[in-house]
Formats: sequence, C-alpha cells, structure tokens
Amino acid sequence: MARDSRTAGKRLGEQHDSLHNLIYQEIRSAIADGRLKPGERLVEERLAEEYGVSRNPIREAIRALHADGLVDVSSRRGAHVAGLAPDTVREIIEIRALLESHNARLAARNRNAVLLKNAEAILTRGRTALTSGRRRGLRELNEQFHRALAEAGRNQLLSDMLESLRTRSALLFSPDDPARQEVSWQEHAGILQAIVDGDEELAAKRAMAHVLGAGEAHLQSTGAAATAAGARDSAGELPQKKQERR
Amino acid sequence: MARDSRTAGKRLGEQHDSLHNLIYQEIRSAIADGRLKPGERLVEERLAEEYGVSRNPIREAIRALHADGLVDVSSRRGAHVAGLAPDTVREIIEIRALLESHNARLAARNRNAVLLKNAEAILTRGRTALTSGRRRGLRELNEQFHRALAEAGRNQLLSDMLESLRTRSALLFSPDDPARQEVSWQEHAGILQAIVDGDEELAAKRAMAHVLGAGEAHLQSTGAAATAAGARDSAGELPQKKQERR
DNA sequence: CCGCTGCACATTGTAGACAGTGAGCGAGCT
DNA sequence: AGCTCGCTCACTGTCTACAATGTGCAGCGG
Repeated sequence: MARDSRTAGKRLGEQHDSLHNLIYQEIRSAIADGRLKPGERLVEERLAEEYGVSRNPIREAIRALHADGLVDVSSRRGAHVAGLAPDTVREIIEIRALLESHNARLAARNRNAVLLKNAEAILTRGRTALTSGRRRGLRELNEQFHRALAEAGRNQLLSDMLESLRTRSALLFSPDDPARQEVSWQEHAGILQAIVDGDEELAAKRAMAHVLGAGEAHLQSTGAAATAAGARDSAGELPQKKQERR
Repeated sequence: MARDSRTAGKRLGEQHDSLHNLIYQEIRSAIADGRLKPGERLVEERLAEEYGVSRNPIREAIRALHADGLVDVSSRRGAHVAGLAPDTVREIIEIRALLESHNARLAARNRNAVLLKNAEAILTRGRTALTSGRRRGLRELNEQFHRALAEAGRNQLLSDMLESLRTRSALLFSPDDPARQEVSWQEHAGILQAIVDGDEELAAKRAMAHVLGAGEAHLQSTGAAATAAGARDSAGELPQKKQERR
C-alpha cells in the first residue's frame, strides 16, 4: 500500500506522553490531512510496524479515535476511518447549531470580562489574517474562536460536546471555501458583539445562523444534493473492498 | 457515546461478546449497583484476577467506560470511578433539558406512527407498573420511554447524545424518589400527548420542564448531603487517598 | 460455466512478561 | 523536630507470543 512512509513524520520525541497518545495524534492528523481516507481500513499490525511500536498502543489509539467518532470499529473485523453520510452531516449541523446557540446565550448572560477579551483578541487576529491574505492559519483561528466562545459560556459539558462535534466535522468536511470565510468572520464578529452587549436572544440567533450557514456551504461543496435520503444507514461505513491480499 | 448500541436496537444476539465487552458490562453494572463507589480506584491487575482474565480486556473495558464518562483516567495514576460534582450535575441537567426539548420538537414534527405507538405502549406499561406498585421495573421503563422518544425524534446523533447523558446521570444519581415517580409519569404522558398532537412548542416545553423537574428533585435529595460532605467543587474526582498499601 | 464446501491465512482478541514511573517511607542532615 | 533525598514497590505502559475467527480462494460437484 506504500503509504509514503515519509509523509508520516514520525518523530517520537522525548515526550513523556504515553505512546498511544502520540499514535492517536498521528492518526488523527493523518485523517485530517486526508492521508487516510474515509472507509480505509486500519490494520493494527501494519500501523504497529509503521510507527515502530507494538499493537497495544495502536489498539488504544484506535479506541480513542473510536470514542471521538473518527473511526468505526466492528468486532473482529477491524477498524475503518469513519465517513460522514450526508444525513449524519445534517444531524451534526443541526445539533451543533442548537448547542452553539445555547452557548452563545449563556455567554451573553455571563459576560465574563476576561474570557470575552480573549475571544475578541482571537477575533481580531482572525480578521487581520483574513485581510492580509494569510489564510493558512484561518482554520486554526476559527477553531480557537469557537473554543473561546465555548469557554465564555462557562458550561464545561457543553464546551466538551461542542468540541467533539467540531472535531468530527472539521476533520471530515472538505476544506473551506475562501468566499465563505469572509462571511464567516463577519458573523463571528456579530455573535461576539451581541454577547458583549448582553443580548442573549440576538447572540443565540446569530450563533445558530452562523452554524447553519457554514453547514449549508459545506453541504453544497461536498456531496451536493446527490444523496437525499437514499444512503440512510450507509454512514460511510463502506469497508471499501480493496483486496490487497498477496 | 452510547456504546455500540447500534441503530438496530438490542434485539437478540448481543454481538459476539468479546471478553472486554463483558467486563465492560460487569463493571458498569457494578457502578450502577453501588458496588463500586465514586472515587474508588480501579486497579487493573486486581480486576484481572477478579474476573479471571488478563489485563488487556480490563484495560479496554476501562477505556470504554472512560469514553462513557463513567470513569476518570489519569496517565500512570490509574482509573477511578467518576463522581458527579454538583456543578456537573447541573450542567448535565441543563444540556439534557435542551436536547430532550429539541428532540420532542422533532418528534412532534415527524409524528412517525409506529414509533409513537411504541412509546405509547411503554407509557402504558409504566403507568400500570406505577399503580400496581411494582416499582422495581420503573427505572428500566423510564429508560425505555425516553429511548422511545429519542427514536421518534429520528435524529441518530441526538439520540446517542441523550443516551449518553442519561447513562451518566442514571448510574450516578441516587435512586428515585417514589413521590417523584408519580409526577414523572404524568409528565411523560403530557409530553407524548403533545407530540401526538403535533404541537411542537408544547412538546418541547413539556419535555424541558420534565427534565428540569427531575433534575431539581435529584439535586434536592443528593445536593443537601453533598454540600455538607464534599462542599468542594471537585466532589467525586478526588482520588480518595485511601492508601491500602501493604 | 457457476455455485458450494472446506482449507489456509490474514487479523483481531487474549495472555503472560518486562520495563518505567510515581508515591510513600525511612535514613541522614540541619 | 522538620526537611530532604533516596529507596522500594505497587502500579501502569508496552512488548511478544499464542489462540480464535472471519474472509477469500482453490477445488469440487452441479
């Protein structure tokens, strides 16, 4: 399969971090970078050899990825990179919209000065990055902004759930459309403004619109309407019958 | 996240019971039954011996429990049964209220005949069990009813998230107050009625009230003692310095 | 030519060791 | 005494080996 062993810049640094954590990160970014595509099988022994470790850390990493919803694991049949069926994407968007909305409401209710300052700082950085054309960091800044908002909501559970949803979508969605980015950061500003003003309703409304808008954009760019309700439970779990036996 | 209760619901054939799955179930019910108390340490080797297996299945089970939020795992310091700090309980209630509410709205929007019939059947069983004094099955019936509602919402992700939240609370909350049960099942009826009537707003409102009400009841019963015993915000997450060295 | 049956193997599940680390406990110092 | 510094050891993290099982393929019968 020659997965370009070079791409996996496996520098097992000094890190006292447990091995399986590093593996987890590695595979995770491999999925994010598209080096591992949805449906692709994750063979423990192969990965073990690739990273120069035994199968145990690999197994743990895979379990962690499974907990994050990034891989599907079926008993005795191995693990596959999870895919997102259009229906699932819609569900994620819907729930994320609901939760982001609620979180924005909470943030507007609390109005914690320092946390909002932090969000504003990130917002500024995002907007300058946008105008100066440096788009490479935008994805990360977007992540940071939403994380800052989540913190401002001061509900740990909600924050965690949002993080999880963002992870699932961010890793599996297609890269962002530049045009959309403009709108996106304007909306960010609008949300934050409403929060700072303490206008709960407006903040909630804008947050929801933001998520739904971004979701629409993604649905457009990716599969389009090519899959109304047909795929149903396929959920990207097609094992991709590659057959690489020798 | 909702273990592997794949969409199919748990008809016959509970999967090929891999050992670690059995262990998972075992420990899980041990927590539910109170045989394992919050803060208690889970020593892999001890459990391995207790169940007559090696440590690997134990580790996997612990990971799964961790994914469900039932145990806390800190690197190199072992796993402990998770506790619920009062703040966390409030967060769970709040988010669950939000999600149950939304789910009820969706159910009212869809009005899937067969799924609602199912919910009604469970409702009936619950009410008869209540009046006939057989309270031992009520907890399970309550679980089933909410699961049925979740299905009726027809949003898999939402259903899974609710399942997870219910799991976390059900296992760690104190047993239910009989008086509350009466009210609870009346509210169940009210919610379902609104859904059947297709009144989205009412259904959402009632679902939220139901969760908040139940939550309040729990906070009352546990909160008082909890405030005295472990007023700290860390509540159950202190590793419980027992020191059982020999 | 095509479907069925049984075999062989690729992979996962489990077991049993070894290695590394953090936490108490006591010796030595001040 | 109080404190620091090692020592010791119960653990977890990892590795290697073995067992169990699903899958594809060859070979056979139709």
